[in-house]
Amino acid sequence: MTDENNIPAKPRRRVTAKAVAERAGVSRSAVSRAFTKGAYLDQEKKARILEVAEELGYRPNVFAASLQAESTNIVAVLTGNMKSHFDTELVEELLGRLTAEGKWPIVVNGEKVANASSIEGLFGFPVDAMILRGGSMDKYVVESCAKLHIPLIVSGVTVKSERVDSVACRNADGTYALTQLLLEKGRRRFAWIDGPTRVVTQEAHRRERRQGVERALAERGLEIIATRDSDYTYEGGLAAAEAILREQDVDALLCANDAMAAGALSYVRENLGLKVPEDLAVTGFDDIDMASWPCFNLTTVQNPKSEIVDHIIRLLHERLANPAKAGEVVLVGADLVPRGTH
Amino acid sequence: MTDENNIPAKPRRRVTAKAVAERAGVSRSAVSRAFTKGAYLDQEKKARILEVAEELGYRPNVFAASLQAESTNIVAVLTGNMKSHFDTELVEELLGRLTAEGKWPIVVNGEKVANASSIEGLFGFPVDAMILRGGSMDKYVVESCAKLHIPLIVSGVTVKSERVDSVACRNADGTYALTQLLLEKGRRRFAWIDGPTRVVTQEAHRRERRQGVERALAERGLEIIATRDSDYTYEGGLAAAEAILREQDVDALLCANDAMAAGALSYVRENLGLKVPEDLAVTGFDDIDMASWPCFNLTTVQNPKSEIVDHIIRLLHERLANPAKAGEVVLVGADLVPRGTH
DNA sequence: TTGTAGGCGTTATCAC
DNA sequence: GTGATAACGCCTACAA
Repeated sequence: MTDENNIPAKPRRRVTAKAVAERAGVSRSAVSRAFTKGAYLDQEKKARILEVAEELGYRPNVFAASLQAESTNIVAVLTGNMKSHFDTELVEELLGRLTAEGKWPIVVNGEKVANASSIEGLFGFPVDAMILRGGSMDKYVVESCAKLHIPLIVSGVTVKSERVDSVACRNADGTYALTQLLLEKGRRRFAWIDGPTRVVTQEAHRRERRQGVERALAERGLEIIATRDSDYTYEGGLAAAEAILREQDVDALLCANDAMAAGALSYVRENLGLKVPEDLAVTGFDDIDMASWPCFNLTTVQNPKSEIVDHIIRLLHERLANPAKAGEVVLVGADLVPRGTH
Repeated sequence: MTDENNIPAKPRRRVTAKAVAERAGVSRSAVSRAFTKGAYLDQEKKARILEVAEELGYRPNVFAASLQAESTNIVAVLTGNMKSHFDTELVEELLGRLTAEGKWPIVVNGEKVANASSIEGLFGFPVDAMILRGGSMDKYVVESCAKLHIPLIVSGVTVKSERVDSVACRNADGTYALTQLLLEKGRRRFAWIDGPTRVVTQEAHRRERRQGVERALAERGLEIIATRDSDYTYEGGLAAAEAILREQDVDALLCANDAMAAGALSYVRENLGLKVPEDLAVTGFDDIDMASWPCFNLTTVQNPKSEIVDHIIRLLHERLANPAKAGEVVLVGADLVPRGTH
């Protein structure tokens, strides 16, 4: 049994510059300079320091260093529930981009965010900015960020606040165009499968998609003849389609997102044996990867993920360069993606 | 134009305890105590301090505080390429759990991780631990963590290293059982759609799945009659299925993961007009959400996501409690999920 | 080129 | 209860 095994079970502290300095027989400043590009330091001494650092396993502690820096390169990312694949895909792309930009994302995810106390701790971090995927907690986060002067960028919903930037897509325009397309194809009996109406903070976003449909229908003197709330999931879409089609005869089933449309499609084809689009049109929203798969080949509206991420990154840079600038609201287009289900 | 607009475009520094102390007419220590549970402090004074803190937007800076703490509650999470939905689902659940456990995950994501320099910076953070989703960079990360005494937990591949914990599923057992099932159903002509063979670090994981098939076949004096490498994506699976079926007559098309199986399924049904499972069996691996959707109803093998995450969290706690303990290798079962495609 | 002496924002310790 | 004071680990003038 060696001494190694008798080390107390306490977390070993990080190796510090002081330890390296002592081992290498130099001053702590010298160690610091060895890791500072362009600092004056004898080449030979530098080499020795780096060698000792490698041997001991030393890296400058960025937390300590950040105390005197004005930026930490850390960005907090608050994801929503991630119930939809679109959110997942968007967050994934966003995280990749942030990494590529040299930012370190701290991700706060899932239902637990709804619990204010958990997110509260996040404000102890000296983050450069926060990026919020619209969903729960919006109001609280917006207010807290304002109070703490933390730059905030929101996506998925638009926020009109002093210095908050936001990016969202023109939901209503998308569903309006979609509905027009269906009307041209002769559809007249429209049903709408909605997102969860209880989530108050997503209210605007949800309502917009529905309103686009209603506006297009109203222009022809029509209206939605059946609606069900659901939860943005495949299973939810399937159940909602069943509920609607049990009671109503419709020829167009519009869904507030793609996952629900996939579920509805599945129900219509496999359980009812109906043909799409011959007997019934089924459409989604977002244009997630899956929508283009041959088995779905879903007619939908594109929620331009990459474009949104681009804007978020751009807004982040601009906001960091000029924290005092006015809040910007970016609306991106929601283009029609006509495929095979309309 | 007010003074507000003339604020220089410099990032406003965080409000400090000193500022609060001055404003409230107390010492810095008092401010610190106001935020320390169970510290001696006059109730009235505390109330005043908290009020001023709220007004000024002050929160104790956890980076500064962490200098004297032995733990930061920050955990680095290195995700792989996230090309497969399974990875996405697993990481999502993991992040949620970490948040719930009071840990703050810094996520390093995507292809950029393959670039060593980007990950290098991560080691400047005084993280409590690193969690690595098997994939690129394994070796480098394992070595660096060992050198820096950073607890490391790997999932997806098993690592036999001094103090590294790892969790993986019994890939070979899963595909072995699956192949047996197919053999019982009378299948004899097996094809295998593999993951990317170029990714050396995933070699073990990939090989295991294939070996399970080979072993079961060998017991009947059979072998795989056709193979294609692909990339774990739907499109990749579709293309590989096409390539294989153009040249070979097979009655069982086994895929290294579910997404590829979905693609293969799509090709077989829609392009060839074959019936599954009557004409041909198609199977996957992982049992992602999608696999159970009626339109796929995929026979597959369960990669027990939640169980894996449970183990990761457990190993994290145990490792933090006892950093010196020996590395643990956890293997979880890969149960058969017989559905409708075999 | 080098070492010493601050200061970054916090908490813990110590006298009062 | 309270306020100085000393760490925590780092970087950077400043003086040598």
